[in-house]
Amino acid sequence: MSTGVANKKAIDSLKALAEPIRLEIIASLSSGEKCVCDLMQETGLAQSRISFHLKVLKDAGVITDRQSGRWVYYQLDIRTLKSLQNWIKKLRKGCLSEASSCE
Amino acid sequence: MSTGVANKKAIDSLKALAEPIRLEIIASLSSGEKCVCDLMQETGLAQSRISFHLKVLKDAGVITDRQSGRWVYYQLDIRTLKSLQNWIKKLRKGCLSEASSCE
DNA sequence: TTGATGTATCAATAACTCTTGATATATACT
DNA sequence: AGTATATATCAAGAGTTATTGATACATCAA
Repeated sequence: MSTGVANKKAIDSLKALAEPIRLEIIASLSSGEKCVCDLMQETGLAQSRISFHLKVLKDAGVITDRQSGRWVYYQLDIRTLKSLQNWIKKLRKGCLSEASSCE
Repeated sequence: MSTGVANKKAIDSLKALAEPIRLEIIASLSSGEKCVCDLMQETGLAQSRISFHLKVLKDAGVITDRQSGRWVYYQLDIRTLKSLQNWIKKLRKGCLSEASSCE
């Protein structure tokens, strides 16, 4: 398939989002940057569990991190969400099939 | 979370799409309705394997089916893709967080 | 330097998802 | 009726992902 690379990236993002805890994290981050401690407070989940899911999200390119002292702040990567949105739009319009003539 | 139900549906769709074979099926269906036999031909995969993935997609509401004689034809449910696209847009704009003031 | 705090990582296990080959069901053809 | 074809479902096993508790590492404060 010609869109192989794009599809692979899309699958990574989709997989990352398709999990309740990660989605809760994402929804929380959608109102702004948070440290792990904030997310622990909000969710009541164990630290290692949150760090695990943050890693999945980060590896998928859905969030980015920045360290400040002892804290690590995470935030959404809007660009990734934007391209995922666009990818779904293309899918919906038949632009991901073998011989599509979109754009 | 107020968007609980919407999130649950979104997770189902995301999970369904986040798998290479299912994505291949979806991409194929994006150019029109297909029966299981068509998909077997195109992908070269075993029948039970394709039926398994079609079931996941159908349960998630991403595709619909219609029987005609011995054949079952599957097609994309555009509405689901459209609402997924919209859901991602909201996520991106911070409209899924606890106290968002979108729309 | 010592102790506390915030985060990451690891090993073991639990939970889940996918694949395979077999069998079941339904429809159609002769 | 009997046979063939299209699809679904199932049970067992393989593979993957998540959870847990423990430990490691880095930064800061005293």
